[in-house]
Formats: sequence, structure tokens, C-alpha cells
Amino acid sequence: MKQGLGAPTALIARQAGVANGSLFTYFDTKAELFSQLFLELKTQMASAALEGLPGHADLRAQFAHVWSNWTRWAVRNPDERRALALLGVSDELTPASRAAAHQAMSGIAGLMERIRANGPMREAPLAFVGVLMNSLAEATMDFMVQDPAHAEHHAELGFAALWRMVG
Amino acid sequence: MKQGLGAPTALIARQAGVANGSLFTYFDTKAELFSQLFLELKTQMASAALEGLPGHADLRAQFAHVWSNWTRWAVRNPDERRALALLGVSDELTPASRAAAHQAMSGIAGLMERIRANGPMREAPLAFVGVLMNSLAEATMDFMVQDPAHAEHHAELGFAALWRMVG
Amino acid sequence: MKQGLGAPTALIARQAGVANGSLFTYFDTKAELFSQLFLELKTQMASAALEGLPGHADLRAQFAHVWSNWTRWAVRNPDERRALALLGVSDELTPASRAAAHQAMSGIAGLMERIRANGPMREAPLAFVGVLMNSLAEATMDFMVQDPAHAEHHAELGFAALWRMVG
Amino acid sequence: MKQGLGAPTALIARQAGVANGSLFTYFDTKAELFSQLFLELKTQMASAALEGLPGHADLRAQFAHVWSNWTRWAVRNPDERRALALLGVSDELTPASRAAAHQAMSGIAGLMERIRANGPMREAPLAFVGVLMNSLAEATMDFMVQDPAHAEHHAELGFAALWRMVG
DNA sequence: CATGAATGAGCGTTCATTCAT
DNA sequence: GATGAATGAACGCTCATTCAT
Repeated sequence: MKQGLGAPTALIARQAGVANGSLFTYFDTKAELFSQLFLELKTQMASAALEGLPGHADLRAQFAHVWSNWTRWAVRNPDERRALALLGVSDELTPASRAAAHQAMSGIAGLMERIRANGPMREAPLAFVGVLMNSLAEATMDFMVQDPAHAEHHAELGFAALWRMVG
Repeated sequence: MKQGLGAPTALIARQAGVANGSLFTYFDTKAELFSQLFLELKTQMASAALEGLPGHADLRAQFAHVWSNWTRWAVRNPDERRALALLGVSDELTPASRAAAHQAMSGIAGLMERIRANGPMREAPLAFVGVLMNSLAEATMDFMVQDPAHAEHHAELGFAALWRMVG
Repeated sequence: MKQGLGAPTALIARQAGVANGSLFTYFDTKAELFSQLFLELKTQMASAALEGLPGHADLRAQFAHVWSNWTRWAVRNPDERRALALLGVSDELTPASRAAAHQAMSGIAGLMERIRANGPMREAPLAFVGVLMNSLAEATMDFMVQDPAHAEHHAELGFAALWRMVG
Repeated sequence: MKQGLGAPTALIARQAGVANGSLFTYFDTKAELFSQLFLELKTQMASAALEGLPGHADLRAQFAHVWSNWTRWAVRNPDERRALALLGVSDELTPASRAAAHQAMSGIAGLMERIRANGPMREAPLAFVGVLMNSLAEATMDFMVQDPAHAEHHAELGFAALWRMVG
């Protein structure tokens, strides 16, 4: 998926190791393929972020764990992240697939919610706080991907910033 | 520009009120058109944000002014914001046009820099802090655009969140 | 190919009985299509000219045989000859395809060479003599095509003229 | 005219030092422009060939003079020759302009005619002999243009060949 | 008459999708 | 089901021609 949404289906098929016609055995349209890809990538990302979550630790420790997993996944899977970014702003996704992808993030969202409930944004709408937290996470990861040498340092700075905002 | 980067040049031309061939009298390629559009929108946005800046007020008041202008522009120009978002992630922009657009934002960036220098992120790299602040602004504006009824409230919440993070 | 090099690919495709896009399954570009067509026509023409060559007859008889075949092919395939003429002066042919086409004519060129070596032009450069002989042949064939009723007569006159020049 | 018949009228106009629209003040269509250009070039070529013709010398000397002028013009005006060649095979010329161009060559044709009438081709149709002679002249000039260092030598060889054929 | 910006039909080429094998 | 050659609609771009100035 390195080449963006404009990639010909023939190329996508070749990279997937199937014949170009076979793609349409699995997906009715290219948009359908993208929708399913979006969901799969989101799920994979969320799953990576939540792996090994210390369910009994305090909230800050839990979120630090998620943050660490999440940013590590981002640095290791830059192409997947880029695909998610492109797909996220594209107008080829159905509302249904956006909703499903949102659902895939519910584990992380739940954690964010508990953080919000105890901090300075406790009066702010849940969805809004989630969006702000997510945007800080994505911005931090963008920066990490572009400057892998100092990735660790930026991850820490980003976490501290987020915690100041909402923790 | 409502229909995204995939819009046929013929359609873009029609909406601009010129013949499809005429587009190429002004821009050599579609990519060139997008590059110039990107720069123009960024410039327009930055200019709106900085309008009437109270240069002698304290930093918080100055940034509150910018924040107010900026978010108002966003709510009033949702199509332009969407175009900027799409163009920003597209790979059709030349590095030169990205650099020029960055330059257009230098007024806002300068203000952000002065905020950073006096707050808890004073040790963090300038570029990183700028990206974090920008991402909070964009996320806030996304939310405002989607829920115009409570735009004002979210603008305030977003400002407070940002200031907690960096001010 | 009756309509010259300016013929739209869509028209070429239709005449070939395929869909316009299908052309590009076989040829990467229009120029490539023309290059291959040029080579095929040249090969076909040379092959027709050399058919049944009496290898043990004297030079004059051999060349008379080739001349007869060649001019007959010309009269029977006027469209192909026109295509060759147009392609030959076009600047769309790659040097490689010109070279390959030249190679296709090597049988005829070899015969011309043996004629030259024994006649009044024996001191003249091979390539030059070949070009002169070829030009007489083409001029004769042009005339034959335009006036098919007397084709046979002109063929004989042309042969005699050529032989006077070089034989 | 170096760039062939595909040259945009805008380019032709620029090279002629006029505005692109002005071309159509003088010529109704591009084809009309080409027709007039064809005629002018043919006239210029014929005029160069006939310059200083020694009207009272014998036929061979007269034709040698023409041959010398003609080939010199060819070597000095390769672009004009190329334009003539391209225009000659193009299908954009009206029959009228072909006829006019033919007329421009009548001086040379008359000389050729007198040569024919006294030589081995005296029984052959005038037009046919003219075409053969012309084709040898053109082939010789092609060769001279491509190899200017030996132009003089090839001019002599070509003349001798032609004279053997028809003189 | 000269200009050059504007026009829009037309072109070469791409690519999502189909379907006979 | 899997394949990949074939399809044709659609695109970005060109350029002969027009026309207001």
C-alpha cells in the first residue's frame, strides 16, 4: 500500500500475489477493498496498542503502556500508518466502515475515557477529548516516524504533554 | 474543491467558470494547480488567524486572539479546510510548495515559539511543539465544524487544553 | 492504415477489430505500434520480393526476378506501401526499429551489392548505390500504382533504366 | 519548420515573429499555410537550381549546371528539404497546391524532357522519366546531406549514374 | 490589421471491472 | 474459485481556431 490510494488494482493484486481479476472475487469494488483494508489496519493497530495491558495498574501506567505499544507499532509500520492516514481522509470509505473502525478502537477509547473522567477535562464531551488525545498521539507518531533517531525521546515528550492536558 | 483531489480538471474548470482547456493557460499541470491552491489557502488561513493581533498584549491574550480568529475562519470555510487537509496528505505537492506554505504560517509559528519558550515544553524541540499545538488546533476545528451549534464551547475547551499542555 | 500517422488510436483499434484500450495491451505506445508495424511491413515486402529467387541464375536474371516480385507486391499492396512511406519519413520510429527494418532488407541489399561490384559503379560506396537503386525501384512502383493499366510496361522500363545505371 | 508537420501553430508563429493569432490573418487554416509553404519552398528550390543556366550550352552541360545548383541548395538548406519531403507525403496538401508546385518545377522538367528525347528512354512516357530522374536527384541529395564531407563526390557519382540511365 | 487569452473538441493513455476459460 | 486478456469510459492535456480589444 506504499503507493497511495491511486495505486492500480493490478499492482495491488500483484503485490498480494494474486491475479488482478482475483481481487474482484474477494471484493466487489476497489472501494470495498479499501474499506476492509482500513478496518483491518485499524484493528491491527489497536490490537498492538493494547497488547499486554496491565489491567490492574493505575490509569497513568496503563496508558503509558498503551502509548509505548502504540508508538512502537507506528515506528515499525510506517506504510500501514500512511495507508490509514490516506484512507481516513479519502471519501471512498462508507460510513459503515468508519463506524466499524471506530469500534475497533474502543479499547483505547475506553481507557481515554477513564482518564478524562478524573482530570481537568472531566466536564468536556467524551468524543471531543478522545479526538484531542488521538490527535496528539498521531502528531507525536508522525514526528517519530520522520526522525527515528530520537523517537524514544519524542514519545516521552508527547506522553507528558498529553498527560498535562488531560491527566 | 468540495470533491477532493480526484475531481476531473473539467469539473474544476466548470466550477471556476472557465473552459476546461483554459485551466492549462494558468497552470501547467493539475499538480501545479493544486500546489498553488494549497499555498493560497494556507496564506488565506494564516492571514485570517493573525488579523488584528494585539501585538502588545501578553502571550496568552495574543494567542487567544489568534485562536479565536483561526477557529472562526475554520467554521466559516469548511470547504477550504477540507481542501487543505486533502492537499496536505496528497503526494502531488512539490517540496517547494510545502516549504512556501510553511513560510505562510510563520507568523503563527513565531507566536507558538514564544509560548513554548516560557512553558513546560521549553526543553522540547521547537518543531515538535509546533506540530503538537497545530494538531490540537486542527482537531478542535474538526470538531467545531461537525458540531457548529457548540462550536464556541469547544473552541474554549480546546484553547484551555492547549494552554495546559504548553502554556 | 490508409489514413496516415495522424489516425487516432481509437480508429486504428476499431479497424483492427479490437477495443481502443486493447491496443495498449499489445503496444506500450502508439510509436511502438508504428515501429512494429514498420518492421512487419518491411519484412513482408522483402520476403515477397525474394520469393522463389533462382539462386543459380546469373545476376541479371536474379534481379529481374526480384524486381518482378517486388513490383507485383507493390501493385497489390498499395496501402502497405503508403504506410511504409509515411512511417519511413516520420520521426516516431526508434533507431532500433529502423535498423531492424534495414536488416529485413539485407537479402535484396546483398543482391544489389553483387550487381554494383561488377558494373560501372563498382568504385562508388555500397550504401550510396543501394540508395540510388532503391529510389528507382520506389519511383517505378509509385508510377505503377498510380497507373495500374500500364504497370507491366513501366516495370520493364524501370528495370532497364536501373540496369543501365548500375548493371 | 525543423520540427515537422506536427509543430503547433503557436510555435510556428513565434518562429515567424508574429503573434499566434496573426497566422490566421494570413492563412485560413494550418493546411493552407502548409500548402503555401510547400509552393514557396518548391519555387525557391527550382529557382536556385535554374540560376545562371547556360541556355546555349549543350544539354549535358546545362543539366550539369542545374545539378550543381540543385545539390548545393540541398546541402545548404537541409531543413527546407526536409519540410518539402514531409509536406510531399502529407495528406494535407490540396491537389491544387500540388499542381502549382509541379508547375514551379517546369523549368527543370523541360530540361529533363529534352534529355529524355535524345536518349535511351526516348520511348518512355515523359512523366515516368521525370519521376525517375527526380528520384535519383533526391536520393543523391539525401546522401549528400547526411554525409556533407563527401558531398561533392556523391554529387558527381549521382550525376554520372543519372546520365547513364537517361542521357 | 495585429494580438494573445480563451476555447473546446479531440487525442493518447490508464485502469476498474468483466468474463470466457 | 482463479485467471488474465479484453474492455471502454474517463482522464489530463494539447492545440487549431476564434474574437474582443
